[in-house]
Amino acid sequence: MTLSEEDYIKAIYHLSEFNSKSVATNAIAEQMKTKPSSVTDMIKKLAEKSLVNYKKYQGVSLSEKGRLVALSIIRKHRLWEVFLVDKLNFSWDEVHVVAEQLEHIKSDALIDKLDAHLGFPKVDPHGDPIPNKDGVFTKSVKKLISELPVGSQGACVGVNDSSAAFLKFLDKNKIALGDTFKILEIEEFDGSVTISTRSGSIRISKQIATNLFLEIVDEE
Amino acid sequence: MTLSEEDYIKAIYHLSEFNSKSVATNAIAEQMKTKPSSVTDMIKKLAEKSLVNYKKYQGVSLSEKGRLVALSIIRKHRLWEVFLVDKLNFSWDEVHVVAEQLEHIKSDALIDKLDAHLGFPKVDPHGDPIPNKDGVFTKSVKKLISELPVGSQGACVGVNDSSAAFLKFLDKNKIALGDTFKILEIEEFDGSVTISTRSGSIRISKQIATNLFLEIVDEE
DNA sequence: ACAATTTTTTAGATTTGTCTAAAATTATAT
DNA sequence: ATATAATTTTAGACAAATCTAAAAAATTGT
Ligand SMILES: [Mn+2]
Ligand SMILES: [Mn+2]
Ligand SMILES: [Mn+2]
Ligand SMILES: [Mn+2]
Repeated sequence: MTLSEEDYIKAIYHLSEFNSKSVATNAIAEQMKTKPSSVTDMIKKLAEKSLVNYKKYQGVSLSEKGRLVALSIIRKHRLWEVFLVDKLNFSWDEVHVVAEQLEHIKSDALIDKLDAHLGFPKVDPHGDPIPNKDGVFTKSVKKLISELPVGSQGACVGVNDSSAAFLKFLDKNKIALGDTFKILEIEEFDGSVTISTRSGSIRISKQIATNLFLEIVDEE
Repeated sequence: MTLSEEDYIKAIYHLSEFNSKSVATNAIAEQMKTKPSSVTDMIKKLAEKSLVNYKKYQGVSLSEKGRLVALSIIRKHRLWEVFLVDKLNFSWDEVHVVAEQLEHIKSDALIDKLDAHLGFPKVDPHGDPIPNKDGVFTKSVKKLISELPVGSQGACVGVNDSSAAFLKFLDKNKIALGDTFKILEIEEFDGSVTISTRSGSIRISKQIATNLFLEIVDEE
């Protein structure tokens, strides 16, 4: 698999991660920052290799084979992110671009030993789950703060908007991955939410609440 | 710089590391496992970018700019090798192929933090020196066992032949990087050398002696 | 229903890195 | 010195990944 093929496979995976429908050519082009015609060319190649299901004008979806390829790249990406944060002291808003390169290094031994070195982590620095060798991962029961009722509590495990701007905003407001929050009050007027933290309670805007994931403890 | 350009620059560096003359097209082709015509094409591109000095039919040599590029890639290669051995418990005969990929990851912050994480190592697992950010490295005063007189002693810091076969042979014979050896006797008949080790004295063949470097302590 | 718009695909070029076959140049041997 | 051999370069082709412009198909609005 070439680096480019891997990035396309990963893009298709992420675009169909939640809705599960087939993915549009234009959507892939936008994600990959390329032109729709280039996407069509690549889709044909991936279809040729049985990595995607493709019918002209009908969009594309990953085959089972393609899904496993996607998960192995995501596994590598997220393990490298853990390494960068835990071992090299990167902050969690800096790691994505570097992991984007490291995910393409080809060595099974390397990724096994890296996994062991990191203590077999289950989530990456953004709270996203790390698939195992066979592409299996515990579907996280994380929910956006804005989706939760008063009284809910859980660990902050991830962000929806992973832009550097948002991640920096969180750092500035002393909101860090792993912190436990409890929802104290939801303001109907503007959707802002009061949450309790270790250092007291703070009020966050609706926009923040729709971009922060909590892993809920009292949910099966 | 593309991955391919970087590998060519590194190949030219290594081929002119000791003799300092210009490097032949065929030599590069052999090193890069490609055809001479491909080498000529690449040389033209590198010359265009002022990374090499090139006159048709006269071979090629690195410009100062090219030399610095080579050293920055070698720095990355060797730091990654240290990481793989020290942190991930690879053995020293396994790391080269993986480092060959990792050396192309582009991130100044990454390599700085990796360097710090490793404790600013001066040599890689094969005893080869690691250039600093500016391409400066302490020229090692290492010599082959076969070049040393009786009575010399020093730490084993590297190998000439870095083939997996040779490195495995060393492991089997309990010869490891960092071990201190003293030359007890040189057999004129076959060039074999008797050396003292922690666990007693052993005799090594001339072929071994011409492939093991010692860092001599009593030399300035 | 069907014209207008949007999406997707095709056709034809371009860049990068490679190849084979042939020509040009340099080195070697008698 | 000059024929022979080896090395190096050129010419022309190809696969991968991209692009622009144009054609084809699907979607949308009235
Ligand atoms: Mn990537
Ligand atoms: Mn992540
Ligand atoms: Mn390389
Ligand atoms: Mn090395």
